[in-house]
Formats: sequence, C-alpha cells, structure tokens
Amino acid sequence: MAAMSADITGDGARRDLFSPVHLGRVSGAIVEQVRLLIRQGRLKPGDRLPSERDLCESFGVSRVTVREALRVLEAGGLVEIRVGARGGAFVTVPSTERVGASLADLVGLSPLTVDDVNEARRVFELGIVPLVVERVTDEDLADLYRLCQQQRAARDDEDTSTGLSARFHVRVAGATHNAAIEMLVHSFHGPLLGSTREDQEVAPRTAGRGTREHLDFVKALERRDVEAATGIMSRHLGRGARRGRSSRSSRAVRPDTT
Amino acid sequence: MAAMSADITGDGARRDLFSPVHLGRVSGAIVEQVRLLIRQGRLKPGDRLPSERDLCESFGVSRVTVREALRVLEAGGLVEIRVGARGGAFVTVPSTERVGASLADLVGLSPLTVDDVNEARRVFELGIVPLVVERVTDEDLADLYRLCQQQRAARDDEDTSTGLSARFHVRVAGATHNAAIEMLVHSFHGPLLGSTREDQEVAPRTAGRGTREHLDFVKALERRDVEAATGIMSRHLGRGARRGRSSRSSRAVRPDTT
DNA sequence: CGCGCATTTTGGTAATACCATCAGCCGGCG
DNA sequence: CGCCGGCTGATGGTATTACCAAAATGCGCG
Repeated sequence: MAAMSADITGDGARRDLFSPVHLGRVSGAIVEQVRLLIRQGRLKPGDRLPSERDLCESFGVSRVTVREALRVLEAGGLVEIRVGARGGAFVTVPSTERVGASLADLVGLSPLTVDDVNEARRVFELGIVPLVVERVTDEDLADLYRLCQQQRAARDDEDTSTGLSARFHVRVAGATHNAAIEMLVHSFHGPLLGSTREDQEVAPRTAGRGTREHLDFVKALERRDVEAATGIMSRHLGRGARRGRSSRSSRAVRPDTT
Repeated sequence: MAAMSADITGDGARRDLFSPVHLGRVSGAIVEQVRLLIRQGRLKPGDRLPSERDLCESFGVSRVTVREALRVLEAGGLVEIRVGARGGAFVTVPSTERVGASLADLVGLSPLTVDDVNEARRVFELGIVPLVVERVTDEDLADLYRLCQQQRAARDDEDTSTGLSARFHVRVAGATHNAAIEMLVHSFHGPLLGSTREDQEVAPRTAGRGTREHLDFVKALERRDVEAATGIMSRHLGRGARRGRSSRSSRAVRPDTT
C-alpha cells in the first residue's frame, strides 16, 4: 500500500494504471454476457445453455455464482430453468407475461390504483379501434366470430366466460397486426386485471350483454364501420368505466402531491 | 410474428401446470414472502431488510438461498443492495424506470419493432386527450406553458429540445391525473424511444413546428376545446406516424447497441 | 410391456475466506 | 489545546469449495 502511493507520486508511473475492474458483481457480468448473446441472436429461443457445471468452468467462476446469474436471468424472463435429466436453462421466447408482471407489481407497489389502470386500458382499447377497422382481415373476423360463439355457449360458466372475454379483447388487439399493441392489451388483461377478482364480481350480471356487444362489435368491424365500432366499444368499456369512476370519487385521498 | 401468437396461445394453455411448480423453490418462497410484505406496506421504501446472516436464520435456510432470493428481488427492482458497513438490502421506491426497462427489453429481445411501439404510443397519447381536456387544472396549464417557453428558448440545442419535447408529452399525460397513464407515457418516452436515436434524426427539421404545435395544443386545452386539441395532437403525432409507416415496410434487422 | 434403476442436472446446505465500507479512536502536529 | 489524518475493528455483502438431496428422463431388465 505504501509502495503504491510512492509509485503514484513518482512521475511517469501513472502510465500503467491497469484496470482494477471488478465492475460490480461477477454474476452481473455473466448476466450481461448472456443477455448480449440473446440480443445478438446467437442464442435463440428454445436453445439450451450449457449445464451449470459447464458454465462455471467456461466463465471461470464457481457454481453458486453461475446459479445467481441464472436466477436473475430467470427473474428477467430471459431463460426458463427446468430440473431433471434433460433440464437446464432454456432461452424463452419473449412473452407478454413479463411486462405484464411488471405492471402488476407496479400497481401493487405504487400509488397506482386498479381504477387508474383500468382507465388506461379503456383509453387504449378504444384508441385502437380505428386501426382495427383499417387492418382487420377475414381471418381475424373468423377468429372473433368463433370466440363470440364460444362465449355464448359458455355463458353459464362464469370463469370460462370472463376468460373468453379477455381473449376476445386480446384478439381484437391482434387485429391491429401490431405486436406491441397486442402485447400491451394482453398485459392489461392478463395478470393485472385477472389478479384482482373485483371485475369478476360484476361479470355475471353483465355477461350476457357483454357477449352481445362483442358480436355487434365484430359485425361493425365486418362492415368497416368505424363509428359504430367505436361507439359499441365505448359503451362496452364505459360500463366498467363508470364503476371505476364512482369508486374513484369515493376514494378519499389521492396522491396529487407526487 | 407467428411465433408470438403461438406463444400467446401456448402459455394460456399451460398456465395451470405452471403454478404448482413455482411452489417448489425455496428461494422463490422467500421472494414471495418479502414481496407480500412490501405490498402490504409492512416494508416501506427506504426500509432496510435484516442482514443476509440474520435472514438465513429467520427463514431457516442457508445463506446462498437467501442470496438467490435477494438477487431475484433486486432484479425485479424491489430492493437495492448496497455493500459495505451500512449496506444491506433496502426497499426501493417504485418507479416507472422498471416497467420502462421491461418494455425496452421487450423491444430488444422480441420481434417488436420500434415502429410498432411508436404506433402504440401514438394511439395512447391521442386517446388521453379527452381526459386531459376534462381534467386539466390551472397548475397543469402553467407547467405546460412554462415547458413551451423553455422549448422555444432552447430551439437551437437539439438535445435539450428533444428532451423538453418528451417532458412536455409526459406532462400532458400528467394532466389526466391518472398515475397509470402518466407512468405509461413516461415509459414510452423514457428508455424506449430515447435509446433509439432514430427519432432524434428528424427532430431538428420539425423542432420549430413541433414547438408551435405544443403551444397551440396548450391553448386549445385552455379553451377546453376537445376537437381542436385532438386535431392538433393527431397532426403532431401523425408526422411521426407516417415516418413510422414508411420505415415499417423497410423493416430489417435492428442494429442493436447499448 | 411395464417397472425400476441409473444418470444427468438442478436445488439446497455448510464452512470458509475475502472485499468494501464506515465509525470511532488515537496519536501527531500546528 | 485543538484539529487533522490514518489505523482498526465491526458490519455486511461476495465468492469459493465440497457435499448431499430431489427430480426427470431414458434405457434396460424382468
């Protein structure tokens, strides 16, 4: 230590400032390396990473460190870890589950309310209607009709019905042929609203009407009638909206100081 | 694209065999427990968790397991881990950064294109205009005017100008007084579009016009003129839209950096 | 044909050593 | 006498090694 400070004071000794790296954590470096490989496409979805023991040899670190890296990769939704003989870390295909989970966390951990998120969802699903009308294909329409049919057939089963309703809305978003929009709507309907059972309480009452509105909406889509489709969707979502708004006004404190 | 829709139907079908597996991992159980404590507010942002050694005693597990759990929590953005004497795991304040990072990852790791995300953003920002008109306050208007002024003052500095433009849009979203909407728009403008320098190329050309449109928009807001505001915003975002659509056809491999 | 064992691979534990950081103390120097 | 500066110890995360348990797959033997 004394030698080092003497070395620095000596002029010309600064040239060999070798990198004392340790840029944070070893496991973090591994994570970044694997993430980069995935981004570059050198690891494709479905590929299997080497086993933990092989990896710890390749990276020159211990097995626990590799496992920590795999954990954060798994938490990030980049890999899926299976145990057993043919197990290991498999690169997952990126899904909406992850961003959906993030949104769900956000609504649980922040001053976000379910009503706020619901309103955002309404805005979004209403806004995409023109795009849907513009781009909907015959195949999309066929799928939507099929979903309506299934929903009517299952109108007695609450669980299936609400699930089908969510799938209907996601399928509508899919008719924009924009993966980002589809993912976002999927996220909204997935872990976010599904986790709060609140909307399932009112579902039975409105299930019949909702199914009918779904069908009307598809018909308007088939006519390429933007205004009718928008109106139907607005009313369809508006019922939930009013519920949201009434509970909003009954909410005493809102954090507007943020 | 086909891979994605296949994935959506896929994870929908296997959701029920997904859950029981999750209960198997010890570190996962710890994660859930801590997450629950945070959700319930029994652990508030800024609080410090016990040390690893204490935790492994409380949970009755080994230190490695606790460390894995902490890694997952850290990767999920729920805690921040500091080393050193006063170190430990601190509960972080929830921010939009996280969901923004998730979106950024999604766009980098999935078949999502920047154009798709951009279109989603446009739909969303356009859809909230009625809400903004309905709920905008004098304070909101004052802030927006101030931002316009700053933007005009900094019209020579490209970097500052684009940054201010993003802040303007986020502030507009804030006028909905809906935290979810504000977060979403913030996420769109933050790490997502900011990371791709592509939109900054055209910014200088349209900077002047954009600033003027911002001002016109605020004026329409002040008059509570929904149609004018919507029209202005539609044109304002529409310019980017056309650019997006033309580049959509020429979609190729994304030169990912960062 | 089916049951079960062997193998592969992750899951978890324990002990140990090593950095990083900070608080407080203690001694030298102005 | 008072202040500055480094030393030291306590706290707490980081990483390694070695070892065992559980799970899933697949092959072989009965």
